[in-house]
Amino acid sequence: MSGILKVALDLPLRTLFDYRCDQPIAVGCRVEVPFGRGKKIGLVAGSAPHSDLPADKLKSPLRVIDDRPLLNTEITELLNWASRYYHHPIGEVWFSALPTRLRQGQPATPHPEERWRLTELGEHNPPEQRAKKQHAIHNQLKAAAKTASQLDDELPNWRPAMRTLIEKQLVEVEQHFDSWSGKGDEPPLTLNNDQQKAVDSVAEGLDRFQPFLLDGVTGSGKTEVYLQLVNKVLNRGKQALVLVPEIGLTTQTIDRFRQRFAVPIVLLHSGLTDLQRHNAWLLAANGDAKIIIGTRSALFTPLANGGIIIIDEEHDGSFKQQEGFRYSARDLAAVRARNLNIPLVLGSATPMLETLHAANTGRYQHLKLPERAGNRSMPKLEVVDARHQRMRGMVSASLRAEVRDHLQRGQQVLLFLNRRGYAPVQLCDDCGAVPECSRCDTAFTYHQNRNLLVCHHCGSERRPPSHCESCNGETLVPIGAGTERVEEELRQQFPDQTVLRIDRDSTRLKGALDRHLEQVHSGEAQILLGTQMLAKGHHFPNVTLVGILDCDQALFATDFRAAEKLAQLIYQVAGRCGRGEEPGRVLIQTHQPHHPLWQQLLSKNYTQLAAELLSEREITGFPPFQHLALVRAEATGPLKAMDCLTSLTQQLPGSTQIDTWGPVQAPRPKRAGHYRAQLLFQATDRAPLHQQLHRAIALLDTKTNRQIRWSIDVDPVDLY
DNA sequence: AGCACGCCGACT
DNA sequence: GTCGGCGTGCTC
Repeated sequence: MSGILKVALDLPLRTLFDYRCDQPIAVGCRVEVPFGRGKKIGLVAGSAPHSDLPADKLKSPLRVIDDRPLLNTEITELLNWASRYYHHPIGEVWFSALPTRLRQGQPATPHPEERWRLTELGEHNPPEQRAKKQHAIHNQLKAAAKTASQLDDELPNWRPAMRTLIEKQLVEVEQHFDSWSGKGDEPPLTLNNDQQKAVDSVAEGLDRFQPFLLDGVTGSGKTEVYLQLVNKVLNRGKQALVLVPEIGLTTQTIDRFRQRFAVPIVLLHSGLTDLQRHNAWLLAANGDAKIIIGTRSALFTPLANGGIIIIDEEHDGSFKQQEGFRYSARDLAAVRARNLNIPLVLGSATPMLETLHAANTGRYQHLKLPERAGNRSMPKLEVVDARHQRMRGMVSASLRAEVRDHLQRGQQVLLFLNRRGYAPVQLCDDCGAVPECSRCDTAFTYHQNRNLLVCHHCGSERRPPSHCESCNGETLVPIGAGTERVEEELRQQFPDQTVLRIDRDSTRLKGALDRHLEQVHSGEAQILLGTQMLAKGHHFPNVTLVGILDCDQALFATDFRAAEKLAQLIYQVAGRCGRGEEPGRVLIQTHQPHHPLWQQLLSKNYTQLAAELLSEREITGFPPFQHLALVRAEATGPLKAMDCLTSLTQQLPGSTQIDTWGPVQAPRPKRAGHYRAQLLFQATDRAPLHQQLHRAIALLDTKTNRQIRWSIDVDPVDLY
């Protein structure tokens, strides 16, 4: 009486593997199986009475790792759904739900972490000065007990000295658990009417699926709404799953939760060690952790008793995975909340147009928080004309004068650098004109290595002009380049002020962001120069001027989301500044002062602008009115990827329900000889789109495409 | 993906 | 004579 197990393996293959097994093993359990000439960890995904394979090919599992499923049916159903929807290999999808240690077959039990701490003897008897390493360790441990990874960061090769300290009984090893409970000593804040209404609306149906958009301007108290909802969920003995953007997981956010709730809280983000992740995941799964705060991949954490899913800053791009299994945690959260029969709360000051549309059409309930706390008003947006300023760097003379003015009044200034987007465009310094494709009315993209202007809509190419074609001006300036030098420029322009740069590079070290922020709040730094990172979650009351330096490239980006993203960014940055009495100004420096988008931004609020952008999307047939899917291809030869997609389009059947665009060459034929191309499908209904992707995969998944790396992106966020 | 097999070129 | 390049096929 032997059956067949269907096993998911962490491989880029669109199949499950059959193993013979005489004992039934539950779906979601791990097994170790022979594979090829080695062995692998597998996840049981199902069973069957028979296999389609010849009996002599079937092997049996070597061992069963879990006596109870590691992934419950709620999660395995979500994973199966995601694998189908995103057309991604099932094994990779299933394994993406597990932390590293569990992927490797480690037992599913929490494992304490070793920490080194001073003994009583050690506290009073520091090692001799000349034993430098020992002395340094002693200094480290005086503050707090440290884990191996913490010591690795601070003291290379600390182990030998540590051994000596342990022998001298100055240090001891303790077994530490990284599940901390909150303090819970902070009482809830009083809610205003809108907040109370929002809490009541969600709380009224905690036992059923209902999606909400919590649409609140920056500073309107969305976090307090989350906290009070979480409280209600905890009171019912259930868990809360809170997803935050990658860079939004700051100590401030976490502290709010810790101070409010005296329950075990776990974090799940990329900064954890494998062991910390392992423990946090298991505590969420077994129900010990009551609040789970994490980034994108935390969506797949099993919950013993899930009661609510909250997504903060739901418009943030980091909820979409941009490689491999290209899922959207925001969209999958809706699937999961529906399966769990619990509410989903999407919070943002600048909701994604897709989410707003869902709210407009009644699929999501729209909760609004229109008022800022403490009578703060939104800052005023203005445009600074950067033409004819003969800028040597990135800051125009008129913006510089404004900066000087604010600094003299003892206020702080934030200069914002939008380094995102790779749409290099040439524009005329005299009139601001940009060469456009006459057929498509979109800006040409400049391909530096071939010295060609290429239209990413229709693929036409031409030589770049030597003079401006509108005014015959002689100076054509590339925009979006050389932004790294702004810091240096500011130091030269303002030698007496402290310039603080906050971006990925300057905050790489642990705690660096917090230290930087402290410098801002203490007034130690006057000029803040930052990227995206500054647009999230922090408020700087003494900043009264925000300068936005180089957004022009977004005006000409071919990406259909460019206007939406730019608007979100500017409203987010604007929300960083100003106090009650001093509302603050936002100056947008541009070579395109008359561009319609600036006019829209200046004269409207986000809701009004979003409504206009949505009607444009409806006319142009972009999401959420039509759906997109992208086939990307990458190869070593310049034409291989392109040829592969061209032959794909020739082999695919035409359809009246699907529009096919391209293939087009990606704008930056990649460094190191990798060339990329892509093919876009657009359709009103999802069903034919999925069918077409299915056919495309069958055609791509053949040996003729061995040298080509291709991938499918359903609901792409970035088209290029 | 990861690994073995296999068939051609340039080396001690 | 062999070492090793990566094209091709397969993994239950």
